[in-house]
Amino acid sequence: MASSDQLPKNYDFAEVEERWRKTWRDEDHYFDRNSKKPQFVIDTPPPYPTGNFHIGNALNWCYIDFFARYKRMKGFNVMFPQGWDCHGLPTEVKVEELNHITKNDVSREEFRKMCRELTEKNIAAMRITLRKMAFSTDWSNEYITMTPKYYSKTQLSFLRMLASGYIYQSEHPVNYCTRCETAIAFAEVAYEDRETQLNYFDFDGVEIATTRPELLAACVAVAVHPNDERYNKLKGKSMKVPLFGHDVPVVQDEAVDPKFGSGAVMICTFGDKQDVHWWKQHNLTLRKAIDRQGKMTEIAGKYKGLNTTECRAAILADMKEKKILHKQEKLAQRVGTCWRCKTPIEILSERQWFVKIKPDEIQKAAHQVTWYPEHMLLRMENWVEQMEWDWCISRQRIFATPIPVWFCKKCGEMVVPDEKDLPVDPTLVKPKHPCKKCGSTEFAGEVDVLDTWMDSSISVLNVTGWDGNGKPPFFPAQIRPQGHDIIRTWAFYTILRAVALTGGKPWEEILVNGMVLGEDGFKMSKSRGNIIVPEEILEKNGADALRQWGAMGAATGSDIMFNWNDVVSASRFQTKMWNITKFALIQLEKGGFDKDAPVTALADRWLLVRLSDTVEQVSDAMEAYQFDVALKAIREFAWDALADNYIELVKGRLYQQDASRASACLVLHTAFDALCRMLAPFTPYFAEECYSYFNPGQSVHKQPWVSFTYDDEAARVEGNTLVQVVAEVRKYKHDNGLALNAPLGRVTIYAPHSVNDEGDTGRTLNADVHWRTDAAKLDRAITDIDFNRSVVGKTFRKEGQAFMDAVKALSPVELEKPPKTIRINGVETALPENVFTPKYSYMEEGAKVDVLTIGDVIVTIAKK
RNA sequence: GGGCUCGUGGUCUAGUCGGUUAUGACGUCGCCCUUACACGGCGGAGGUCGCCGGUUCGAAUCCGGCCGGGCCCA
Repeated sequence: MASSDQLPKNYDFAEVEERWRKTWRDEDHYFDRNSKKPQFVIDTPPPYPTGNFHIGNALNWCYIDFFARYKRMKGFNVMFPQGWDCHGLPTEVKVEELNHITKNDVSREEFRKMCRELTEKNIAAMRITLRKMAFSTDWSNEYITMTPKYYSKTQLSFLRMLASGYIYQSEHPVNYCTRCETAIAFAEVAYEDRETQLNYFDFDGVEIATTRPELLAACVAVAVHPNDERYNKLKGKSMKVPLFGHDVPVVQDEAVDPKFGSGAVMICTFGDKQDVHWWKQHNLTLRKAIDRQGKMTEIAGKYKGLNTTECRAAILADMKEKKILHKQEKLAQRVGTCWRCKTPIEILSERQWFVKIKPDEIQKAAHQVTWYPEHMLLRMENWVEQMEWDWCISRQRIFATPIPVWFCKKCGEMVVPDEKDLPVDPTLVKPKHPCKKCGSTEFAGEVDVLDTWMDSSISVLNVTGWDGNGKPPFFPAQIRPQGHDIIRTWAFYTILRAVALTGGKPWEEILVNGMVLGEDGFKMSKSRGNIIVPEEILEKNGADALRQWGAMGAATGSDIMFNWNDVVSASRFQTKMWNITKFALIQLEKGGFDKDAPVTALADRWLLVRLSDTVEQVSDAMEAYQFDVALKAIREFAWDALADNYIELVKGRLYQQDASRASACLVLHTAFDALCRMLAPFTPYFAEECYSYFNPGQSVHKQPWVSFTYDDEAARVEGNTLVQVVAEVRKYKHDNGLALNAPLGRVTIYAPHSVNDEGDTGRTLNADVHWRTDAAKLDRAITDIDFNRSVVGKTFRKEGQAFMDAVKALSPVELEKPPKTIRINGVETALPENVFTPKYSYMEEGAKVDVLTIGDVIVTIAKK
């Protein structure tokens, strides 16, 4: 044990946190592949290396670290890996911005190198924040998706799914961002409300309303509702497209809304998802009017080369001139945009790569996973249910995992590399063998690259040791922690890939965390100026306070509003615990403690009961990932039970030297030790610091989780009485204008049980206290009656009020000794036991005393 | 438009398979520097538990409707 004068007066989180950060060793958190302990593998989210670890990440990582540390203390072999999901457009854009170039100004390889360098720099910055936050990361299991080691696995997974038929290429309409010049998946489409114009114009004698006149060149049919009698004459006919002159068929489809516009719509390839639907349904031709850059194509005739906005204006102008534009009205619409750059997406038909979506398979695996909170499973179900298209995984970008495929220039045969040669970039190297079909050695490497979700959706396979052959050794992982914003992407794709590649669910449990909102209750955003960065909190209050906010801010799974109050109260709790530490150390260093000392005094037994309850509550809450419940129980025990009640009761006893002191010392140490251990997952620096003073050279993080139990029902009941008596007498002093330490005269406590308080009550109240079990010799008068309404209600139902009136009508003697039956509304009825308690006022003969009643305990106070 | 979720003192929050006086934090007011702590202690004020209706002896809690916020999806 350290000496109390080594403890600084104030807890200096900055000094303490930095000191322990330097002391702790990474190896302590390494997953042991040869361990016999049960495994607990976490499929940590790999953040995008923006350079800033934001507060939403911080919350999620707090949760992860709470249970990672807890599970280690519970004896699990924990893997808490750290991944980095590097590829993708944001980095490409940043590189272009920082270097004042566009991706076409340098070679693909040069551009990739710039992206890699920026990413490395960003990762380095974010690692520092992770360390400051005291996350018990397993750095031996760090993975970086842009490294050959990782993306060769991505490529291997591609080849495996290609071989098993999950992956195919085809020409199919896809969501396309013409600014980013790449296809994107539905999960990357964000919808925005915009106002547009609905244009009514004459279409070969029929009025048609459209929001996208620029697609006239791509018109392939006119659709009407089959029951729409207005258009009976058109059935089976074809019509001439205005301005362009090509003929298109008239088709009938139930999905046409006769009330919208004129009830006749033009089908273009493609204005929206509905067009794709109709196009397939009615087997229509394909007219590509927009190219990858968003410019009008050849078939747009004189409009060729214009962008869509220019084309729209030109066509509307021409329609006006030809007097075929009838009217224009405003229309609110929801338009799909690129999640990254907010450019409205186009639907283009392109040769792309797809992953087959098999909804039943995914639903089945999703249901085998335990979801916290449960209702988040619904989001997955809903998303899977409405999937219509397969997952488009090819992207026309640069900084991403290459698609490891070549095509024979002579016969078009697809050639894939040997698995042992992975990773490959087919744009840089050639296949090692000639074409099997035609023997040619001329190949074109696939220039498309993979969606970054193809990288991150195998995170769990990567950490569990997947090598391409069935189930990995540590698969499935025990838990996936993630936000609800990426259920439809990361969770969905991961389940899909795990099932496709291993046949099984990826994890046993999924813990979904909420989003962090700003102090104003809105999503944090630059424009609102409500962004809080973790560094700011680390600077002002330290990592432990930030972590406590993460635990206490809201129930696990619900959105959490950032709140400085919670951070402040977290710091205060640390101050309180610091002083408890100091007090305990001062007391225990006087003579140590005897672990076999008999625990005798009521207060001591009571605290151990409270501790036992707390340990049970906290353990249960940790098992259920209810960190708010757990930390709240810890704080309540420390602050309320230990500091405000127990220590106040026993400090007098601790100041003196007699036999009963040993009991208090043992209890103080037991409680303190348990508190350190229970706090260890939440406030690792603080818990370590406090623990170290009592156990120099030992780490609280290497201790087992608390398993303390103490069963003493009498101590619970009598101890609660004791605490209440003290509280009531304090209030009495307060009400009578006395200082809390003001001396009182004789205080007699008439309690139903004999109490051995070792003099604690007297010293605490500064009074001559006597506990007695005999009846107080007081004249008492009944002033009121307390009813146990839960019993009254259950027993008497509608007669409840009548019963209570009947009881009130009883004589004082009957109230003291209740009869067996009572007359209610003229009916003699059984009187249940303990259904009411008389409230008394007491007068003591002769002596002037004040009387307090606390339940069945009577306290008489003689003023000094 | 559909699905999910939430609405509790000034602010944030617990409780939500019905039951005596609705939890805690921050703020606020009063008293107290008692040998761990004034970054503290003790005490107080402050709530029609979003609104309306229903079920029940009894509703923050269950049911229905409405209003409002958030998220996801059309």
